[in-house]
This record gives sequence, C-alpha cells and structure tokens, in this order.
Amino acid sequence: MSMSAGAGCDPDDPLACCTPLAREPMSAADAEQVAPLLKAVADPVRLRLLSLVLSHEGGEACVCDLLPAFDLSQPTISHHLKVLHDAGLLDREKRGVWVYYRARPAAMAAMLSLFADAGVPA
Amino acid sequence: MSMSAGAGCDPDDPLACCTPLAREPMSAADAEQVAPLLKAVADPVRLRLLSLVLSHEGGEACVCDLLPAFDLSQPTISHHLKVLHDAGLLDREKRGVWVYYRARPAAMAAMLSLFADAGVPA
DNA sequence: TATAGAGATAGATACCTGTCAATATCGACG
DNA sequence: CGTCGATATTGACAGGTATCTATCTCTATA
Repeated sequence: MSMSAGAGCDPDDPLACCTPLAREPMSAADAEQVAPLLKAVADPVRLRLLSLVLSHEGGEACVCDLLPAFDLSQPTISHHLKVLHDAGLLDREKRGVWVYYRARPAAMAAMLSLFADAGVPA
Repeated sequence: MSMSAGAGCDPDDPLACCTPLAREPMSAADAEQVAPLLKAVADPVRLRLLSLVLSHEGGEACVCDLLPAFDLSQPTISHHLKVLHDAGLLDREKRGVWVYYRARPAAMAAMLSLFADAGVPA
C-alpha cells in the first residue's frame, strides 16, 4: 500500500509528506513540511546523535550515554536533542532521573522514501 | 555487496560515507562529510528544485524550466542551484545558451542508504 | 527537608544563510 | 562587431543558528 500518498499529503502530519522526490514535482506546501525534518538532521552533531540513538542497545539512549561522545557542553547537546525532538525525529521519555531518546520509525521511513527511486535512473 | 562500507569511508568521496545511521555510531569525520549533503537539501526551495529536476522529462531541466515554478528572483534560484551543485547533488552542463541540471544518482543513493534499516526497528 | 546529580532553559555572541538589486559573463545571431 | 537573452556573480541586509556560561527544575535519597 505505501503511504496513501499523492501530491497532497496530510497537513497535520509532516511525516506523511514523503512522496519520492523523483516521482513528481514536490509542491511548495509539502516542501515546507519536509524541509524542517531534513534541516534537523543536516548537522554533524545531530547526525551523530541520531546515529548513536539508533544504534544503541535497545534503540534508545539517555543523555548520559550520549554526552561522552562529544567535546561539547551539556546544554549544547541538550539543545541539539531538542531540535531533533521538536522536528519529530526523536521521542523523549523521562524515567526517573534520566531522559531516554528513541528514534521515531515513521520519521526515518519518511526520509527514506524521499530519496527512493532516484538513485537508479535510466 | 553494498558500498564496501564500514565506519571509515573514502575521505575523497563524501558520497561513499553512507553507512546506515542505524548500523553503527557514525564517526565525527563521516558526519562532517555527510552533513553538507543534507544541509543542501534541507531547504524548501532546493527540495523543490531537486524534485523538479528529478521528475522532469529526461531527468534533466534547464534553469528556464525551473524559474517559472518559483516566486523568487533569478539570482536566488541560481544561488540555490549552485548550492546543490557544490554539494555534489546536481550535475551541471551548459548546452548553447542554456544550462541543464541533472541529479547525481550516487548522491541520491547515498542519502537513501543513510536512512535505511531505521524505519522498521524491532 | 537538605543535598546532589541529571537534564533543560535563558541570555549573549559570533557566524552562517536566504533574499534582492545591480552588474557581469557568455553564447547566438543579425 | 553590437545587441539580446540566459545564467552567474557581487555586495548588502535581515534573520536564523551553534555555542558557551550561568541558572533553573526535577527526582532520588540521606
């Protein structure tokens, strides 16, 4: 089935707006929906954060797991995690003193579908 | 097969550095290589430009094909195309008076592979 | 209740970026 | 050779962003 799809995606859910770029010209509205997702990932620190969370045991990691991987202050990492969370890429769950982050599969799938069918043209 | 891969990618080719994010923690070096690609796409105008080029007849489009789709000045579109080109996402070919842009399949494949295996976790 | 540790927020600063108007370049064609 | 039309480049400006230090909030626990 794929994701209902077509050009007009659900304006409520930015993740639904991921018809492959190669399939048809993306509308301005859809582009405005999807761009923030990509913008959130388009940073070396956030790329690594996302990768760390995704590849961490159980698919989740707390901030304390992530901090040691960087030469950055704790507030800076917290800021980047917030950007990823606000974009809908990471889920956030507080358990006791620790906060655990987990990637949202729907967001990952959305990004994936964006670039589908464009790598093997004619 | 896939792309040789591992954590250490070919530093000469940023497009080679696309082990899926979920597979292992991305190195700082790889993140610095890949982030510019994503940054280039992380803009609504450039997303649409890329989509227009990809979905255009023959997989290529000249600037004159692209301009009418936007309410932006010609220099602004030219700027965005340059960003996409400099990032390695678009190839540029001048034919007569017109300049044709075409998506680089390797770049598209690189982005695709980045998000592979992250959408369907456990 | 006081203390300590995990994480978020606020404010400041330096840098990057998207946009435009003006101008330059480059190729076709009288 | 001069002009025209298609793109690119330049310079300027407004808005965004990554980072830090300092501080706040919240939870567990002595």
